[in-house]
Amino acid sequence: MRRISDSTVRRLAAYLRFLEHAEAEGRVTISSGELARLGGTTSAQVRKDLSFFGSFGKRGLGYSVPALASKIGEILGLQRAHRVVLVGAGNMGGALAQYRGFHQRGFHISMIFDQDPKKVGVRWNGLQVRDVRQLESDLRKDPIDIAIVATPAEAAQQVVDKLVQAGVKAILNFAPVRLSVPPDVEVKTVNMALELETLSYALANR
Amino acid sequence: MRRISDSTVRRLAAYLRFLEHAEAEGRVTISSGELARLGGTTSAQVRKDLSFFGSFGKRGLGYSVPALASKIGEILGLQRAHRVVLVGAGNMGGALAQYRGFHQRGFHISMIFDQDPKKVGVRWNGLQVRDVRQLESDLRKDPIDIAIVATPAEAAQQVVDKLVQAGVKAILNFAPVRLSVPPDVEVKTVNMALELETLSYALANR
DNA sequence: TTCTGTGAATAGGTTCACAGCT
DNA sequence: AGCTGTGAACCTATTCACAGAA
Repeated sequence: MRRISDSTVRRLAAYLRFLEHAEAEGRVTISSGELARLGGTTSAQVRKDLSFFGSFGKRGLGYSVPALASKIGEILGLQRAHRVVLVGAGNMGGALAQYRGFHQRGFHISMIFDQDPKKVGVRWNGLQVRDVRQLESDLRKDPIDIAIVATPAEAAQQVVDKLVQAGVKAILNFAPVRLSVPPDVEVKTVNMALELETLSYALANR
Repeated sequence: MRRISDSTVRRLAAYLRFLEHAEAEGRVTISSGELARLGGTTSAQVRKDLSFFGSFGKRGLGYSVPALASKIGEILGLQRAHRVVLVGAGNMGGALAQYRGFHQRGFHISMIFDQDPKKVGVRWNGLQVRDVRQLESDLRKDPIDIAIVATPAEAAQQVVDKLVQAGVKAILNFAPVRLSVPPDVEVKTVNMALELETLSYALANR
């Protein structure tokens, strides 16, 4: 299969949300134009995005809402739940552990690690915070799919090295640093201060 | 000035971080090649990014670290601090209010609003949580530069409408919804579940 | 007639490659 | 010799436009 761009994948995830809303409302079909309107794109973009994976619509009619939802879920690998490990039980880690959106979307946080002895052992959201020194061995016993890194910047790279050692192939990083990983490991970094800086740029250049 | 792409702006913000590190270490000059290595790009990319704004280097030598840092700070509008309002005092709001990275970078959260009467009045990080019904009038009395929206999805659009009414031109949104705003208002949405979904896609298609 | 699927055209961002300072 | 600044080439994503199925 041809290499799919990140923007296409993100839009697919967005379409899936709209399809789920439509499905909840009992809608049976939806057109590329309507998906486009909901997602802030164009109908051609929607059709092109889908066309990379097959042809799922009916000309003159549009797409079957449940069929397309299930197809996109399959493309994104969301038919099954994902086991997630959270590293870093600070403020951000806490917020992420509680965050409903993850669970709703099938991302289940099933272990939490921290380095701070004062935090280790504490029950958090039904989960006991573990010592980060056990990270590798615990993950080997009980593999997970995705890791979320919410440590301070200084600790992030060494945590990531351990995660990679333990075989983790997908990492969502909230620490404000560029992480180096082998090419078969996928990292997404969410850098919140950097987002504010792009807003500052927009304000300064109007 | 030519329209600058979002990717260029984000890279500039990244270069600025590296320059600050270099400056702290007493480095005097730096080459595009080194900035590229630190930022995971190419030297041509670095030079091209900078070239949109002028020519700041010396051929054969590289860039003056402090001069380039200050120039990029100016481009991004970071010479002055920014006043930030946070709307939504839930888990995520709490984490954001405490987040060091914002303050370090000159983004000062100076008001917090929530809708929940149980939260209103509570002191949070030295700030009293205000009633969201006062949002518009408080912002008119005391304008801010940037708003951070950390409410549930259902509340986000109406909060944003109030912010827009109150004259806010830049919004960082953590609610998992597409927001509609007038064209002169800049919105950046951080959708964390969506980031996990792109990781799920990567795992499913290896 | 309506709306999809898709090649072709366009736009935009990245990389190349080299002339020109220092 | 070393490294910048930049037009040109390249590549990738988006938009156009239309043939074809319902």
